[in-house]
Amino acid sequence: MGITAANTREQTKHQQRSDATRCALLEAGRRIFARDGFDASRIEDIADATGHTRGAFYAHFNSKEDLFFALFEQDAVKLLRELRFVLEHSSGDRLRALRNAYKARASDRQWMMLSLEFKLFALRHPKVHARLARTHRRIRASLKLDTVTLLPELMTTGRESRDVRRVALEAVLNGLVLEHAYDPQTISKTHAATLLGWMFDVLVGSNELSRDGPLAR
Amino acid sequence: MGITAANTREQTKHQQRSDATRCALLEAGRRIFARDGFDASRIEDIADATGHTRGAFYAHFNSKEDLFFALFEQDAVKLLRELRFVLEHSSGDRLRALRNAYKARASDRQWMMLSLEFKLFALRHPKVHARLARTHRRIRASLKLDTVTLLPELMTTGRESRDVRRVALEAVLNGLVLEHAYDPQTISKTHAATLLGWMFDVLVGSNELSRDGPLAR
Amino acid sequence: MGITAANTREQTKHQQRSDATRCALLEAGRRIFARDGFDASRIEDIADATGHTRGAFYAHFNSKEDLFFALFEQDAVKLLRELRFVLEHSSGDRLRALRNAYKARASDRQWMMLSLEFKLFALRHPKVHARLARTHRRIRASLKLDTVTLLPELMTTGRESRDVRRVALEAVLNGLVLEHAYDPQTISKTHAATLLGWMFDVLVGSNELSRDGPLAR
Amino acid sequence: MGITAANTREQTKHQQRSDATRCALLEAGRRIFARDGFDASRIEDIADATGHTRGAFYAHFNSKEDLFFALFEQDAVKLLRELRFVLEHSSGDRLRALRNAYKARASDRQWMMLSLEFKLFALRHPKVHARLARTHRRIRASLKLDTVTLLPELMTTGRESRDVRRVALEAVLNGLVLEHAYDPQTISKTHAATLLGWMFDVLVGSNELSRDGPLAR
DNA sequence: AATGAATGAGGATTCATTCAT
DNA sequence: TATGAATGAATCCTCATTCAT
Repeated sequence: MGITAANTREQTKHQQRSDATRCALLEAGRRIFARDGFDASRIEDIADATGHTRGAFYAHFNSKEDLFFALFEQDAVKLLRELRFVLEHSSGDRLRALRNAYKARASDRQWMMLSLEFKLFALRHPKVHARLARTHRRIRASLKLDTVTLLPELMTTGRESRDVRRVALEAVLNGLVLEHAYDPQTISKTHAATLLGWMFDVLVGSNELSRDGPLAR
Repeated sequence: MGITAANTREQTKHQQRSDATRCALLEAGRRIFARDGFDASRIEDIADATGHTRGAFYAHFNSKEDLFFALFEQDAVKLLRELRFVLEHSSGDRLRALRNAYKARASDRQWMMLSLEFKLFALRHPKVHARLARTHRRIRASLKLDTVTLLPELMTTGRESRDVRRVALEAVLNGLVLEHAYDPQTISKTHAATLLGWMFDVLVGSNELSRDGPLAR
Repeated sequence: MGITAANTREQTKHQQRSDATRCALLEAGRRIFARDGFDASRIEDIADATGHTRGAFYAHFNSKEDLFFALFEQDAVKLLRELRFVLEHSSGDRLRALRNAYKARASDRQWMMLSLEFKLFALRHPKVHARLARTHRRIRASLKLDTVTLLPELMTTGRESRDVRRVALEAVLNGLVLEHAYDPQTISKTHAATLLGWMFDVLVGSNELSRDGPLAR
Repeated sequence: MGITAANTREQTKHQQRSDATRCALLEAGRRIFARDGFDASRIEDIADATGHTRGAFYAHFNSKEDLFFALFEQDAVKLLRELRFVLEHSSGDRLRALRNAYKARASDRQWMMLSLEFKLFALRHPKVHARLARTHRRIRASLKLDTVTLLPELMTTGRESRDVRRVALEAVLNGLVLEHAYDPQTISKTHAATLLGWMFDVLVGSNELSRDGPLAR
């Protein structure tokens, strides 16, 4: 028993150190990937950023891609978890809470750069594409993220329309945040947030994907 | 003189052949860069696509970046020229012509991927950033692309607001086209075009960048 | 005293467990080295095969080479012990017993692959060469393996000739077993055994290393 | 036409340089592979031995394996060509010519080490095994190396028996040359040659693969 | 202008070995 | 004795670029 306890404690210490390293690598990977892009990111930079060597990296991840995918999953989980939280814990006007959460995302440039890298990578590696899509679906399912339950006020339109709007919001967010990063003088953070608010209204507020568009009403 | 004439003719032939090669390289470069991204693109692939060897590439361009920048300039010129053309030659409703031209751009995935690469590259190479911006400005100036002249109907708002809207349109276009490329099942080409129409209306039609947004009117 | 006894018993248990681990590592090492060759063998594979980690390996051996040498010694001892046993316990025709033992060795592919690895390693690492040779000599001596005593019927030729024949038998065995492994369709196990019988007759039966060879008689 | 001639000459110069480099790499590869074994051989050593860089290596071969296979083919062709030559050009006793050629091969330690490496590699990489076997068969066929034509005096036994003898000769050669390399003091080059002569007689001279063996006659 | 051989810096990955526990 | 995280040297291979022709 003493041995067991000792072993447990030992393992725990190992485990702790290991987990810390792994997290540090994920964090560093996120930063470096966002900064340099997947291709230009060097394992050594990531390892260095954690104060470890390349060997430590390979003790935790099989390859550069492996870390990349781990980040994808981490981010997808985090985003959806936050979304769920917002929808469940907003007292009162949930649509407004959602709108604010959406606008707030304009601030997370790192997240956007990574998200862009994920899409580009998927686009350029068809096999990976399917895998990432599967991951995404799995996470959505596991979090029971489902408009029916969470946002009955949007149930006036069909599922397809809702999906289009959701994805379009994502797209517009990506575009604007990238543009802000590229040309912050023309598109300030305030501009970006304001514009995102408009887009939200257009995409969530309008009821039909008609040719006439929201302004026609 | 006969000799001179012959030389001239020969040089002209040379020149033509050379120009053809250069154009082919540009064309191939556009395709490969759009397909693989700047980092993953290999000079050899580009040269191969033209039926030449890497040597030919270096006879026309100093480096991979050099070709990249040449493409940037080419694209910028082409885009602005087309824009100018639309504005100058549309009989009747010029705003609608502009709107249609904007929506039409949703079809050019290659262009979008390249444009994305340019932005990412600029973002990650500050020195290049300034250079590209300068190029852009120079071209705008040389084409006298200027709202005052071309679209007086938009002159009701300030320059800043106009610039924001213009760049936001670009951003939204980028975002939606990428999303369509990434997930064509959810965002069809038709969806993308429709959404772009809405965005155009929101961004060009509304008069103020107010917190209330277009729907508040 | 009770404590001492307990310690002793514990140590014994330790010892036993330890010995078991060491043996397991030797056994696994033999298999992996024979399968993959020295260079391509990975400590981790060897450790894994015993159900332990690399750490356990280094608790018992100082290095990959160390295990390799231990195997060499183990094999040399075993081979010579068996040889001695055959010679001492065969009632009647000892030459025929020897011949059969020789032919039987054709079946042990693992042993042959290892033996090949030992030779190659020695050939390529001169310092090791001497060490292995010394080991071999030491074992021969300790086992008092000596033709004078064991096989007086072969004493009609000189020592040198006897050594040549012994080593040549080894060589031919190696060659044929490897060839059987490489191309079992052409050289079946039966073929190999038959051929080894011939070789034995040629090498042990003939009395002189003359230019004329065995067939000249 | 002038241009064509110039091009041809140019290409020839390129070609010549290229061929020289390729040959040098093959030669160096042969030496290094024989000396260090496939696994322990470093591309850099091979390149260095030719006075070129690693890059040059990869301009001529796709990988370490690629060079290895090229050497295999080269050697197989060379050996079989020589064999054919011996059989076709020996005036008088062709069996004796063959016997001498066989004994002579004892001198080529490099060749033997390489041949050993080929077999080991094939043994350890089943996919490669098939490929090498195919190569071998192809070469034999292309050289019309066929006992019926070349050595009618051996036609008294069946094909299977002839194949066994041929391969066994190879095996015994390998074994003895390796043993000589490993322990030249016990097995001198003279010993090796003498023993090979015996083996040749046993394997080529005897008519049946009977249990009794050659000495029984 | 174009070829294609060669360079050489660089980066991913592997793995024997060490060390704290 | 055994674990397993971490090291870091080694090595394969790629590819932008140069250079003789």
